[in-house]
Amino acid sequence: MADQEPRSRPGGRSARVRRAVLEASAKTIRDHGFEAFAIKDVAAEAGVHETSIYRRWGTREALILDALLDDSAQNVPIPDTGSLRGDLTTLANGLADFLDTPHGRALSLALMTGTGRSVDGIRDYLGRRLSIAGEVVHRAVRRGEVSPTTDPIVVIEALIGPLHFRAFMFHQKPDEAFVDRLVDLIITGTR
Amino acid sequence: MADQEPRSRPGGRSARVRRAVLEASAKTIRDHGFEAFAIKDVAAEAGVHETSIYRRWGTREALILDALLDDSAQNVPIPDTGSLRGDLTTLANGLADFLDTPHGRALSLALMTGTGRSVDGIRDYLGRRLSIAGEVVHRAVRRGEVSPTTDPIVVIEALIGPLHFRAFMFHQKPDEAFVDRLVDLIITGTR
DNA sequence: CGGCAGTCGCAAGTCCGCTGGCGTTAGGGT
DNA sequence: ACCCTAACGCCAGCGGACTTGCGACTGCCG
Repeated sequence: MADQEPRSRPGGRSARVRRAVLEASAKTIRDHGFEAFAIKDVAAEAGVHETSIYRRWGTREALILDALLDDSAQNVPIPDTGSLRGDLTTLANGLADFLDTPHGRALSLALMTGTGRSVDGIRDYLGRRLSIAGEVVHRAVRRGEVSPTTDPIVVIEALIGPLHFRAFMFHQKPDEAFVDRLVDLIITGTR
Repeated sequence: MADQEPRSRPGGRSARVRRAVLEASAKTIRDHGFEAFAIKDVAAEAGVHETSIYRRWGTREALILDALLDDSAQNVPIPDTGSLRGDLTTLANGLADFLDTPHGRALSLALMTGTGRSVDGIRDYLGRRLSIAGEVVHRAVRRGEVSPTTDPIVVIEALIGPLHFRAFMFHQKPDEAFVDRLVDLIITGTR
């Protein structure tokens, strides 16, 4: 998510501006949260003029999304505890923790409210992450732990969908009891 | 969600203004969508001054939420097909359809992004709807269709969570195949 | 090493969400 | 029928997102 310039100047001023703005954005989100994210602050922090930001990203929303994706491109630790229950529980608790951070909330919210061209990038990004997470189901199938007809994507979505629902609709972190019951339901369901 | 004034003038000018604004809001959302929702348009449509809207509702977001809740307070048909599979499938497809409409999307989005005092109202509203939907699980327990230890809320959230996830993260309506697989997983999981 | 295109800085301006002050009106209680 | 006050109309203004036009700069390419 970092460095694909359209064509002409791969290492020039553009790239420097882009990095400065992206890092200033991430810093701003971390420090002042997500609602208070103002373009002028980011511009000042990055030592770049406001106009340049608008020309490159167009909207506030697009910048936030790009900054968040750029900032969390390379951290999807896939658990391998030896059992599907362990893997799913670890995955779920990790996600619950993530959604409880300002950064996590902001990212998911930006993904959900994203419109326009960014949607394609979103779909790709999420599709990849889901496939990667589906690996734990594939392993369980190989171990003979679950039925071979099990659809990994459905299992993963059945797990993380309700977690998002809780986190956003009720504005509260899903507790461990809920995670356990949910994992129970899913595990039983895959046999 | 319609008519409780704080105290003093239950049927007076206030009530008329409230109704006019709420209906103008609903109309605006239906006609011009949700992103283009501008207070000044609503004010003009309702024949009311902009300031009055801000004084009563405070923020654009609060008005949207109130208008949507007001507009969909009385339509939660709970299926009773005789089997848990039938009930859950009907429920899921109904929700998928709802989330595919501008109104449905807007409502869920408003619920998720809602902040401040409105959150309490949100929690109540959703809690009620979930309990009501949980009724289909209770019936299944009474029929001996599923284990008596089944938690209705978890089942309902396991169903509607992934549907929201698909609808918002991938910006696409969950197809029937997905619904069927999801219901399969949940039903198997409750035995 | 000089030209040319792509970006950036800068200034001015629009639009909309939102606020505050002040005078006016309409409804309910007596 | 009268008064009292909550709610409304109106105006003026602030801040931030977003736009546009223009001149200056930077770096790749011949």
